[in-house]
Amino acid sequence: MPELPEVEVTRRGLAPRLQGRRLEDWRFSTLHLRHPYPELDAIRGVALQRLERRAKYLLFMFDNGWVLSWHLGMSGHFHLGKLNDPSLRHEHVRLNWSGGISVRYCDPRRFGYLALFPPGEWRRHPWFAQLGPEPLETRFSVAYLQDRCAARKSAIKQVLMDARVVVGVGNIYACESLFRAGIHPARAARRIAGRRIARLHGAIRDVLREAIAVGGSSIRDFLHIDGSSGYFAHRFAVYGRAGAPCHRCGHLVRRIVQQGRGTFYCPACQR
DNA sequence: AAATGAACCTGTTTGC
DNA sequence: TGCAAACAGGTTCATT
Repeated sequence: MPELPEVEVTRRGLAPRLQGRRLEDWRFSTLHLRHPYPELDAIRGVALQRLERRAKYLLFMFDNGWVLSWHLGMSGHFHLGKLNDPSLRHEHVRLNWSGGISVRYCDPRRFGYLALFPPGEWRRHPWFAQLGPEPLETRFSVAYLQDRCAARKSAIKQVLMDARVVVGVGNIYACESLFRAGIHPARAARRIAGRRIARLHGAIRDVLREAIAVGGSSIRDFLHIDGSSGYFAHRFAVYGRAGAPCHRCGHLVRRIVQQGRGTFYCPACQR
């Protein structure tokens, strides 16, 4: 489910517990995820050097250069536990690490997927080769976003959710960013003034940073790596609030469908 | 090229 | 109350 903040919070939670530990063993469920389970023999007994993130993918970087990429799909989440803890509901992968630590991957909808890449190869895979800049890095600049928007006549929300433009912005944070910037989600990207794109750029970064800061907001499926709920008191301004009054102006938040996804916005604040 | 719809899954919420 | 439809954070593929 996770959008960038939830994946980043997962990374920050797992990294200090796993870095330096060796992957000793693993178990896969009999049910497949989105793609077949990879062969992991190349990293058996190898220590985890770093846990990184690119877009909504977690990247387990091992000492021998091999990289395990992991996408959480719509409903994936990790639990940390001990070696012989009983299986959790919808547990599909278990990784056992040196020191008796066990990482369980649970995913009711099974849209998640993992893959193992030899040294240097992950960036060339189609999943990664076309990805745009990270929204919180400097390559994602105001000028860059203005440039990409000027070239697109499609709705701005669609452009924000296009991973070739910028990664990590999913349905929730696209809606929230557009609300903060006062931009109607269906407005043609190329018909938004440069000043307003600049405001949107700031809104995207602020919304994502705040969500990371509160621990990754999420609707219902995301769980913290220690098993406690990741559903924070973080309140969305518009997402999921159709029919409720806008906190800013009191008009009723509206829901429309774009590209088959629900879009929430305030018809008075967003133009 | 770009816009739509369907597909992959299960669980929860909504509406009759 | 029960049941069925709608809906859910993502990505990819096929069809207009």
